Amino acid sequence: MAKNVQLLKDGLKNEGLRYTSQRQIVWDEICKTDDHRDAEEIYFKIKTSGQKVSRATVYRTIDVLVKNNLVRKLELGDGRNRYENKLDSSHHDHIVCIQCGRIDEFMDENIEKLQDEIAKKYQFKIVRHIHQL
Amino acid sequence: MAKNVQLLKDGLKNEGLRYTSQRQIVWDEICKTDDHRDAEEIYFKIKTSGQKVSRATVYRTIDVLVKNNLVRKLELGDGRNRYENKLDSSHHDHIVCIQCGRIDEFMDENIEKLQDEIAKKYQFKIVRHIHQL
DNA sequence: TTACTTTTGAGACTCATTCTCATTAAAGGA
DNA sequence: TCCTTTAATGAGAATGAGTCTCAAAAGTAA
Repeated sequence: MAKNVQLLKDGLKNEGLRYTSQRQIVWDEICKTDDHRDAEEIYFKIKTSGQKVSRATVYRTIDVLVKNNLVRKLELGDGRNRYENKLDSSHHDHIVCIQCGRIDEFMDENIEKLQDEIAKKYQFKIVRHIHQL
Repeated sequence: MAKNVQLLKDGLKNEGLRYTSQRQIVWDEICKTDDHRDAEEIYFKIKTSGQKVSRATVYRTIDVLVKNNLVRKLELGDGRNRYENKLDSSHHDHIVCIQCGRIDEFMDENIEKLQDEIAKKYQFKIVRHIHQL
């Protein structure tokens, strides 16, 4: 846990941002599980736990964490972004059931390689990608 | 053009839906280009051409077309869905520039193959997928 | 502690999309 | 062709995720 505090402090300092209790609360909440939750779920979890962080601050903080590489944003195309902590920074893709919403993680070397090739061909740099199967 | 009329009529009949002028207008508009446009663009294009189809009907008709496999829905995760006609039904993926929004199409046999393998492994059936690079 | 600047909270706002419900119009049968 | 039934449409209200505003609160450096 102390490690997570330091990670956040360092990340914020790098960007010239301030360390605040609200940011810590949001980051703690995101670290609590390895689920893929949306901002609203995270907000309500914090709210019902009795801690006070406004909705706007939750959204703003998540953005900060995403920009600082502490959190991964999943854009599944259903109008709600999901977030997961990057504590175990292993790279992976997601496979999503469009019926029940279940999200599994997977990782395939070959797909990664092919992706790089395609990106090169089209002169894109990959900064983000989703496989939605 | 007459071919597109028949395609629509058949598709609707299959689902027990009625053939209406509004649905024809929307389908025609989507067939006019191979662009990846959002519902609002399609709605305004129809509107400024002097034809009268309400926004609700444009949205509803696009859904009908997607369900009937005449139109492909692209969920890019930016809060606006894009649509393209499936007249040339060749399968392809999309590579999207997150800076300028440019969308290119590509197709890679190997990625397709890997995808199928992964889906099998996780007992998913692929009905939809996005590569966002 | 002061002085300065960033962050926060509450709620208004945006924007894409969906819903409501009264009105209109297909489609099949008499 | 004219009815009758039932689906489709239009106009605008409603929704829902996310963003913005701005006054008040709280970090930070000196």
